[in-house]
Amino acid sequence: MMRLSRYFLPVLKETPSEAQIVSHRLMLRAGMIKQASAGIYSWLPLGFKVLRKIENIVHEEQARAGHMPMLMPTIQSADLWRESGRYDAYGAEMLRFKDRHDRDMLFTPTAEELITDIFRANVSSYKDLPLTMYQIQWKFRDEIRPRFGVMRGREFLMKDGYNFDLTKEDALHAYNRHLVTYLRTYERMGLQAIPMRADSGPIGGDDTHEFLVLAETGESEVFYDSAVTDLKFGDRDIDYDSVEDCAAVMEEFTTKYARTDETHDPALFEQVPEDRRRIARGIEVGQIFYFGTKYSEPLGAVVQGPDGKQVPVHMGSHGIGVSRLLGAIIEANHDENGIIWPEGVTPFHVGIVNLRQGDEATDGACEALYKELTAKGFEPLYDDRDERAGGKFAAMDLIGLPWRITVGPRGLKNGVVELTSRRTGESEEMTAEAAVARIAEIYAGV
RNA sequence: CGGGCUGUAGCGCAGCCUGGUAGCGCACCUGCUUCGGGAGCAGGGGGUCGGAGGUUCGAAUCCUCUCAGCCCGACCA
Repeated sequence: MMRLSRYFLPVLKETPSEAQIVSHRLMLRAGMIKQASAGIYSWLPLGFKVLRKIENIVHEEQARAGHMPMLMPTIQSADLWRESGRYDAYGAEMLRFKDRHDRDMLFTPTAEELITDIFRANVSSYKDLPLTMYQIQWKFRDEIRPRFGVMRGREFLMKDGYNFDLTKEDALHAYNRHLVTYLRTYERMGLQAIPMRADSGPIGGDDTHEFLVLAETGESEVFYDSAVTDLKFGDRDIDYDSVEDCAAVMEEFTTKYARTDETHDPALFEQVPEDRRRIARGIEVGQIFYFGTKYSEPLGAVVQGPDGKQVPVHMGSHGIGVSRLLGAIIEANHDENGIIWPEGVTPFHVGIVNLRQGDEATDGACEALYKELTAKGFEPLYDDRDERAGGKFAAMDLIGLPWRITVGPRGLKNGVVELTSRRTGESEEMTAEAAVARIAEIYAGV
């Protein structure tokens, strides 16, 4: 039973001075993270819970498309990186060190080399293609100046996936398929992430889209046709193996103008009707790449085709900034009192506030409510602390559970509790049974 | 890496200029009262003043070095 009196939730009334932007402040105040050193954070229970929720959504959507989860090490030998030529190309952002045998090692910023090495050692026939594997693993990029909490840390949790295909056409289908999985993934987290044509940076390649969440605190300047914000993926049933289906989604979501400052083309932007032109800022929460044979050629990742010839495979990679998503979600979902979690990622489905701790009636009603909710598969957080009402409400608002059931002696006399929406602040009195039913109804579609 | 700034209790800060052995608010502990939006009173615990060296009878305070963190810029998921 998750009682707040037993939960490790070090909420702060005052904002630590190091935090500048709202998501960072709220994550610190809500006891979700604690900085260990610049750009490196410990994840306390509440923050870790949300991190896991986000990971789960990513896993579920990848599974839906038939992509296989795996795990590669955080520490790699420099050898493979020398083979691809990126050991020198990557620069100071890559954390390098030596082991006791004086071998050059590094903390991986991404894993194209390693996955390609796995591939080349084990796959030699076109019959084993297509193949898409991914991992959710910690990465390290030694940013010159980390800031904004988990939005731009040095250590960050990232989903990175890699597809191997026989032809460019197949690889482009994989690219489109990933776009579909990403659209679904972000929507389930309560985010609108707009795919925008972007720059490929050190990963390289020809085709790449970044997914951006609009927010004033975003690091990228973005230019788009406001019509893209009307696009919703929703609940469509997609056949991920269908080239046409995936291509149609790609077409629908990437035809209208939407670019980051790196690829912005003022002349093209001019062609967007003036009243729909938008210039804003965005947080990058993911990126997909098609880079052909950029890694397969130097690393010798080849397969034998039906014609007996050896050909390098066509590849792409795809990333989701899992830990940074916490920041992005909060940037897009908060008010002056704290976080407002979307139902899809909330650490607890509902908070139970006991207004008269120690009172037989309220204690009993809260316990019963807790049992009922748990039996129906929900995770409630029961604030059973011996605190005054104000303190309990403030804590609930801060940590942002989307729904709160308030149990007080006054209401119980009339046989009711109060169900409150964190987002709208609207409250409704109803019986405990009705409140449980409402919660079930709310989460049925999540 | 250039420029600016800050390190004093878990958090937010004062004290430093003008050296005399550390203080406030929140949080925490005890008791009483209170109890539907961060209560009141009384009592209490907690600090190598980032670190090292120096000046001095005496250093949180002055000097030197050093470490860490924050902000702006260039860079970046």
